[in-house]
Formats: sequence, C-alpha cells, structure tokens
Amino acid sequence: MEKNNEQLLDDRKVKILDAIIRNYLATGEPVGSRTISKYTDLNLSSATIRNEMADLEELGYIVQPHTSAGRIPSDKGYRFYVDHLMKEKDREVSEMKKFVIEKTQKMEQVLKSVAKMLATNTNYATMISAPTYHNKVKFIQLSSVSAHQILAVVVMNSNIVKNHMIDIEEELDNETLLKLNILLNSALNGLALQEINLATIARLKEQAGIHSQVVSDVMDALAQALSEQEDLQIYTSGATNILKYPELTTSDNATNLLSAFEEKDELISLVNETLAETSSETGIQVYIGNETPIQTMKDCSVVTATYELGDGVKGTIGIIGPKRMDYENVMDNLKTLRSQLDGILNKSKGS
Amino acid sequence: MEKNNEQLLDDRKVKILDAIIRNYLATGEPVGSRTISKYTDLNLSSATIRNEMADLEELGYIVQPHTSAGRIPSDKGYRFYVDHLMKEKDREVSEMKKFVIEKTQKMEQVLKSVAKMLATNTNYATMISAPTYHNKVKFIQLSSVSAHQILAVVVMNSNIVKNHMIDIEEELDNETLLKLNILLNSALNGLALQEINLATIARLKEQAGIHSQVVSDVMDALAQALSEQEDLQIYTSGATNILKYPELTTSDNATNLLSAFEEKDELISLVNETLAETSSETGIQVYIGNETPIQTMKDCSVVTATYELGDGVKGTIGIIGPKRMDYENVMDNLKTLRSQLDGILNKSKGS
DNA sequence: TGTTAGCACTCGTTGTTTTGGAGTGCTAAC
DNA sequence: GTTAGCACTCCAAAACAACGAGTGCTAACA
Repeated sequence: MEKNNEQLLDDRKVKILDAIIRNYLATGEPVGSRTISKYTDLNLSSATIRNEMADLEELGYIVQPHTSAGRIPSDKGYRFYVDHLMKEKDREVSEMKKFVIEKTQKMEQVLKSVAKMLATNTNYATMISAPTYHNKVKFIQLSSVSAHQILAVVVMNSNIVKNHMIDIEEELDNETLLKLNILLNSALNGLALQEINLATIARLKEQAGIHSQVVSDVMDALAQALSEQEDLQIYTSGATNILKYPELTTSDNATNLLSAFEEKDELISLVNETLAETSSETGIQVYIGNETPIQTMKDCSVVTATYELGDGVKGTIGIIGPKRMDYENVMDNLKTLRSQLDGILNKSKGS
Repeated sequence: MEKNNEQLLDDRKVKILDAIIRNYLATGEPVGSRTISKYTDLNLSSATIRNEMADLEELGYIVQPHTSAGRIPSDKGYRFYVDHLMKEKDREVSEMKKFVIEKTQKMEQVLKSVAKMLATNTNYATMISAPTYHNKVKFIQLSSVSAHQILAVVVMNSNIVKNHMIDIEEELDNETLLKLNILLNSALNGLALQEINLATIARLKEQAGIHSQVVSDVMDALAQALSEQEDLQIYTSGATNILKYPELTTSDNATNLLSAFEEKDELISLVNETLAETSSETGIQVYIGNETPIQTMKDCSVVTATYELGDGVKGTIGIIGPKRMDYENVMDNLKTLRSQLDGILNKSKGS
C-alpha cells in the first residue's frame, strides 16, 4: 500500500483514505476527522485531516451524506480500496474443506451446503450455480417400457443422465429397437448436444432404413429431448441477511433483492454475465454499486467467483451484500473455496 | 350466518362480530363502535354497539390493542369467522385453468407457475409441493455404459424415472446383464419401493444363481438406490409479500418467515403435517395463529389444501399470510385449483 | 328492560420545538 | 505546512403540545 499509481494520490492521502474506509467498514457510521486523527499513526491533528479529506472528496473518493457529517467512501473509493489497499489474508483452509466434505452426497446437497456455509461465514446473501456441462454423449438407450411408451436414456460424458419418455402410436418391436440402439450409439456417441441438429437426425432416419412412422416419431422426440436446454440450477442461502443492513432496507430495495433471490432469473443472468467476462487470473470479480450488471443490485456490492472442474466445466459463486462489505473476508473465502471445489464436486458427480 | 350453534352468541352479536371482522379485513385498522353503528343495517347507536363489543371481548372473540383503540379480531374470532360467517364464493373458474395450462411443460414448470399465479392472485406467500408418488416399479433396466459403470434405470408406475450410476470393479458381460434384467423385472415389477428390502434382495441374489462378487455388488447398489428417499420438492413464490404486512414485519419475525421460505425444511414439515391430518371432505385446512404446526408462523394464518392426482398421489398447496387474510378469496382460489390440478398435472408427468 | 345521548377520560398519533453534539470550513497564529 | 480556535450547520433525540378516535359509565328515555 506504499505504491500509488493512481492519479494524484500522495502517500498520506492514501493512508487517510485507507483509514476512512476501514473504519467505515467496521462501524457503518460516517467517519469524522477527529476519529482518523487518533486512529492512524500519522500524528496529525484533526484540522489537517480535514483539509486532506476535503481534497479526497474533491477527487471523488469519499462523500459527505450531508454537511456536518463525517465522510463515507464513494464507489470510486471502494474500488480503490479493493484494487490497491486491501490486504490479502492467507489463512489456513482446512476447516472449510472438512465442513463440506464430511457429507459428500449428491451434487445438489453439496452445492446447498457450500452456499450455506458461505452465508454463515460472511453474513451476506450467497448463491452458487451448478456446473454447466457442455458435454458429449456417451451412451444412449431406448427401452420399451410399455406398449405405447419408449424410454430414452442419454448418459453424458460427465455421467449426467437425462431421460425422456416418448409416447408412441403403434408398438415397436424389439428387433427394431435393438437396431435403433446400435445405430444411435454409433452415430451420436462423442457428439456434443449442440452438434445434434435437424440435419443429423435426418441423416439418421435415412440410415435407419426403416421408413415406418413410429421410428420417425421416436427420432424426432429424441432429438427434441436432447436439444432441450437444461436450465441452470442455482442454489442460494442467507438471502435474509440482506435485511441486516439498513442501507439496503430503504424503500422497496430489500423487497426487490429478496425477490431476485426467490425468482432466480436475475441471478441466472448474473451467472451468464460473469462467465462471459472471462475474469482475470484470480477468477474473482468485484462489482461495486453501479458496476453490477444487475440493476436490482445497484446499491450493493457483488463479488463473484467462477470455479472450474478440470474438464472445462464451469460454475459461478456469488456473494451479494452492502457496499461496505468485508471485502477481505469475502474474497478470502471465495479464493479458498475456488481452490477446493474441484476436488469436492468431482467426488459427487452424477446429478 | 343466521345459525349460531356457538356458545352464547345471539343473533345480533354474530352480526356485529361479522361486521367487525369484515371491516378489519378490509382496512387493517382497529374498528370502533361508531363505524359499526353505521356499517350495519341494524340501526343501533354506537353506545349499544359498545356494550355488545364489551361482551364480545369478554367472550374472547375480539381484543383491544390498547384502551381507547377500536377492536380487532382474536384468533378465536377469526376461527368463528372462518367456520360460520364466511361466504363461499362461486365464481367462474376458467381463467385460472387457461393461465396454467397454456404452458404445460415439465411438471416443475407447472408447479412453479401455479405457485406464482396463486401469489399474484392473493398477494400472500405461497408454496406447493410436488406430488409424492408412493409408487410401484414398472420397469427396470441395467445397462453397461462403460467397462466399469452400470446404469440402472427404474421407471415407476407414474412414469417417474430414477437413474443411478453404479461403479463396478470388474466388467460384467452382456449375457449376465441380460439375465439380471429379466430377473429383476419379473421379481420387482409391481412392487412398491418400500416393499423392496434386504430380504427381497437376498432372495434375488439367491435366484440369480451367479455368485460372482460383481452381481452381488450391483444388487446392493441397486437396492440402496431404490431405498433412497426422494426428498420432497417444494416450490414457493411471493415470499416477499410477507413484507407488505406491517404486523408481520415487527421484530425479526419477517426474517424468520423469509428464511423458512428460503430453507424450505419447515415447509416440508408443514406439508407432512397437513398430509397426515387427513383433512375434511374439502381437503382445505385453515390454521389461525397459534393453531399452526410451525412455530415460526404463529403470527400468521396458514391455509393449506391437499390435492390428489387420481391414483392416490398427493401434494400440498399452502398460503401463508397475515391473520387478517382474505380467507374467502384464498379458499376460493384453493378450491378451484384443487379441482383442476389433477387434469393439469397429469398432462405433464414424467418429472 | 333495552336503548341511547352525553360526558369525562385514556392514550396513541402527529406535529412542533428544543437541545445537544458531532462535524465541518475558515482564519489566524505558530 | 500544521494546528488551535471558533462560528456555523444540521441531524437525532428528547420533550412537549394538541388532536381525536375510541372507550366506559351514568342517567334519562320508550
């Protein structure tokens, strides 16, 4: 925090800004010159601090809620803090791992408990998206369940299983079914879902050589089932933490935020956004106030992390809290989590 | 509302009580004697009303928030209202049906939109549980997906499909697999999941005649997969409606309620509770205040309805709001919904 | 005997005023 | 460049006043 490659900020100003923000993060109250005067080891009188603060305000790093109140950080101030001032903790990571791993059950369970743990750890609202497998077909099987129903099962590379029930008009004999199975497996194996389009299906029908209506129907149904977009699963926790922060409770702000957590579609676009913004080497992204892609969260800070499960499979974790959030703690949590999710989730694949 | 088989309530008191409650439901404000004096067609002076109100208070049907305030209904008052006073609307039901049916997609989608519609219709928080199929096995299939993986697919009577991936040590040849499939189907077909226990499996192993470790392993894994309790899916909507009612916002009440909606485990016990209480012929249950099985909701009213999908498959719908909820509207909604869910959901079976 | 007008009283709500104090900006002295 | 001092601002909390909706009670009335 000695360095300042930022415009015009001399060493002392940086120190003061740092002190202001830290103090505000801790108390949530506007901080005055006298406080800083004693807080720092700069040994400066409050009057001096006042002058510096006036400068910092002019530069846009802090603002006054009203005359005769202390200063609070602006978005720009927070940004500077996150980019330059914040210390990176390096704490031991064992506890977290243990907590999650203990009960490695289904993926869903794991994700839920990860979200929950993060929420209790940070006291903010959290979300985590299930990894999105853009995956290849590994195995397909059609089985005749009853006279008028065919069950199609598709296993993906990641061992995710999809099934789809197909209603048919007339019965399909076992022989044809077997033939179809072989055909499908040899034709579609290794293809990504996106690669299976109308053309592929048409060619398949051709190859099948059996020009009965039933076969055609089954193929179409299967194609449709495969093309169906699996919708992004999102798990949240601690949404009510939002109510703990008065600055988020004003107006119907809180309601909107809570709704967003219940409805989840805004969270989905958040996930898509962050996955698109191929974030820096750390994989962690901080949105302060208006920087956020989601309008509903413009009074919050949003910290997201993308995690990767080895084979290019990605997901997103998000923490939503007030702008005066404990960035250090949050980012620390996300960082360790990110490094562990790979191991944790791979153990519990298979939906 | 002419009849009063309730203790000591003469006709006039009933009318006054009715007026008080209706008024309070509409305004949310304590209602005074003067209001009632004009509201009803009884042509009584406020003084007379006051006397009657004093009586009603002594009998426990209404309470005063404080001296020199109007009266509001007590739990007992609400109960009386719901049991005897409330009119049953009979409105046309078409709109609701249309709205939901239009987009009959997957069950999950349908349930979500039902909850949403209810929430917007009533302005309360709503939940709906997915139907619980205590179901019989219709079809089982083991398939070899790769050298060390077997996929077990089980189709239930209701066309719900469960799949489970089984890791195996040594490869299983096709012939054995086929044999197993036949065996499993003939042995387990028609059995309810609960009927498949260790004994059944042991007997099956016996019958298989193949005493290889692999077969035994597969059987065990399958048994375990089958016995796994599918956890009750619950969809909610409009949880934030809770914040609209000041009487629920006091203290950390709202937080607890909202958390309940996020965490869902309390909702699950609510569902279990209501399913157990084999409710009356109408299938609708009203819990007022402390009557509710869920402590968190002791300041609310909870109205639940169980719906049935022909084949004994049941689910629960719940509406959670303030005690001064519009019971008529709520119950009306639930009633029509109940009568339609059967048709709606049967169209979109298959998870 | 039931009903009602009248009245004194209660008490929460709302609005106004007062006060205190935290914090500022500016000026003048060091 | 730093700081002590001072006048000034303005929010928050407390204190106060007025209002009015509503009550219970009593006494008169049909």
